[in-house]
Amino acid sequence: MESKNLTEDFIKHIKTYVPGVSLDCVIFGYRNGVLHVLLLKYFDINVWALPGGFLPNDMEMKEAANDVLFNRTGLQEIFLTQFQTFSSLNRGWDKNIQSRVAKEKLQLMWPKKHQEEFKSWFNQRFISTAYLALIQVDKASLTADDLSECCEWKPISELPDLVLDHKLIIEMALNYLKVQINYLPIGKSLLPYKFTMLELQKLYESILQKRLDRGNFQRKMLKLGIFDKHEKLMTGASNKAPFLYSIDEESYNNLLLEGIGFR
Amino acid sequence: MESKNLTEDFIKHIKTYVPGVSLDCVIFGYRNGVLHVLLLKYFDINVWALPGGFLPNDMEMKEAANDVLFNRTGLQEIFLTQFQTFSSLNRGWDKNIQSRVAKEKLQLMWPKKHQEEFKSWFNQRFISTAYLALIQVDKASLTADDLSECCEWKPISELPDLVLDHKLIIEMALNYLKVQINYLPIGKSLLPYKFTMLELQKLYESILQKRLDRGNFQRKMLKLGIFDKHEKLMTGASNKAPFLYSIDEESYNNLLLEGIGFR
DNA sequence: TCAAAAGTGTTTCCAATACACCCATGA
DNA sequence: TCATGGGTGTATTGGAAACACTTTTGA
Repeated sequence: MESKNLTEDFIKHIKTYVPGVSLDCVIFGYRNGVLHVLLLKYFDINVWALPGGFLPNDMEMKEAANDVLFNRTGLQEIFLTQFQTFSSLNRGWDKNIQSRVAKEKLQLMWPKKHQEEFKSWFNQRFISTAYLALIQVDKASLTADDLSECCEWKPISELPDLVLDHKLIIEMALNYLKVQINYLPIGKSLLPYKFTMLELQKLYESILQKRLDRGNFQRKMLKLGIFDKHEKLMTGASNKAPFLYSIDEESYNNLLLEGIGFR
Repeated sequence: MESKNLTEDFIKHIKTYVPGVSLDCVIFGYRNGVLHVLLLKYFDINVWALPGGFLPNDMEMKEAANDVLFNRTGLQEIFLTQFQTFSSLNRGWDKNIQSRVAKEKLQLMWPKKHQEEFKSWFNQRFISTAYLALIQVDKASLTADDLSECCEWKPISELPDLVLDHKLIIEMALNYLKVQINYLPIGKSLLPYKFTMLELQKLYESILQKRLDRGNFQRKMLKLGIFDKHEKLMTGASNKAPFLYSIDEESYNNLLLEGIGFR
C-alpha cells in the first residue's frame, strides 16, 4: 500500500492479500500532558481513519501491523499488541454516513477499468484485528498513506469523525490501556528518555482518568527501583527544580512480568 | 454444521460462510476439583480438537460462538468472551502430524464429487478468533458434531494430541483466565448453584496454581457481601459440616465491574 | 522575602498473611 | 471421647491515602 500509485499497485497485487481480513493500529502518543492517537485524513473530505492495512498471504499479522506502524511513523521495535478483533455486521462501509462518503471518495480515486475489483473488494465483509502501539511522539516522523491527505496526532478527548467502527476501536483500546496499565510499558514507551516524576504522574492520570497524590506517587514509583536519577531540570520557573529520571530497561522488564501494581 | 449429513449440507451452503474465517471455543468446566476443557475427538483417530465452526455471512461472530456452545452443551446465556485471534502461518492443517492425519480423515468422509470444494476450503489460510466460555459441568449435555466421534471433558493437566494450534489456544485461554480472574464470573459460572467455601477456594487455587490460606479465603470472600447463606452440607463424614452458599446475582455483577480484587 | 513547586515526613487505616483456638460431626 | 475439618479470633506487617512540613528556585 506504499507506492506512489497505490491503486494500480494494490490492484495488481490484490491476489496476494487475504480476502476479508484487515488490521487496524491504534497508535498512542503522549504530548503536552494529553494522550493522542494517530489518525489519517482522507483526501478532500473531513473524515478520518486509523492507520491500517490488509494482510499479505505470506505474512504474520503482527508483522503486517509492524509494517503499518513503520510506514506511518518510521519507528521499529515498538511495543505492539493485538487487543481485540472486530467483525460486526454493522462495521461495513455502508453502515454510516462518514463511511459512505469516504467510500465514494476512494472509488473516485480508483481507475475506471478497475471499478469491478474495487466493488468486490470493498463490498466484502471485513474481519479486522486491532493492535495497540505505544510510541514516543518526538521520535516519530509521520507519513500519510496513499489514500490520505495527512497523518496527525489527535487528542483522545477531541476525536474527529471516523470511518467504519474506528471510534469504537479507539474506545476499546483506551479501555484496554486502562485495565492493563500495570502490565504495559506505559512510561518507557510513551515518555522521552528523561522525564520528571510529575510528567510520569500526569501520564498515569490521563490514562486512569483520576487525580493521584503527588507525594505518594513519587515515593511509590521510586521504591520500585527501576529508575536512574539524572540532573535537575532547570525550567527557569521560580520554584524548586525537579530531578530527571530514566527507566532502567532490565529491571523494568522484570517488574512488568509481575505487574507494577498501581491502582 | 449440525445436520445429520454434515458434508453435503455444508457444501451446499459453503457460499454462506465467510471464507478464511473461523472461531474456536475454549469451554471450561470444573469437576472433582479439577479444571476441564471440552474437546471433540475425530472419528477413528486419536486426535482431538476444540469445538468451533465457521462464520455465516449474515451472523455476528459472538452469535456463531454461542451456537457452537449451544450445539455442544445444550446451554444458552452462558458467559462467553472473545480473548484472542489466531492467524499464524504455522497453524494450518499441514503444519503438524496430528493435523495432517485429521485432515486426511476428514477428506475421506467428504463425498467424491466434492473433493475440489474440500481442497479449496481447507487449503485456505484461516484466521480464527478464540472465545472463552465458563459453564457448569452438571448442566451440560454433551453432543459431538458431525466430524467427531465423541465430546468429552478433559482435565487441563492431561491434554490429548490436538489439531492445528489448539493446544496453544487452550494455554492462552488458561492464561487469560488467570490474569482476568478478578474480572470474570468464575464462581458463578463454574460452580453449581450451591457450594461450600472450600469448593470455591479449590477452584481459585486450580486457576491461580497456588495454595491459599483457608481462614483468610473464607473471611475475604464473605466480606464481599455477595453470598446468600444456606443450610449445612451433611456429608456423613465425622467432622463439622460446612455451610452452603450461593451467589447473589445483582451484587455479584456490581462487584465484577470493580474487580473482586483477589491476588 | 515571597510564591510556587519539589521533596520528604507523619499519621491513620485497612488488606494481606500467618497461625491459633474453639466448635460441630460421626465413628 | 477422639480425630477431622469448619468457623472465627488475633497479632503482625506493609501498603494506600491524606496531609503537613521543609527545601529549592527565580522573581
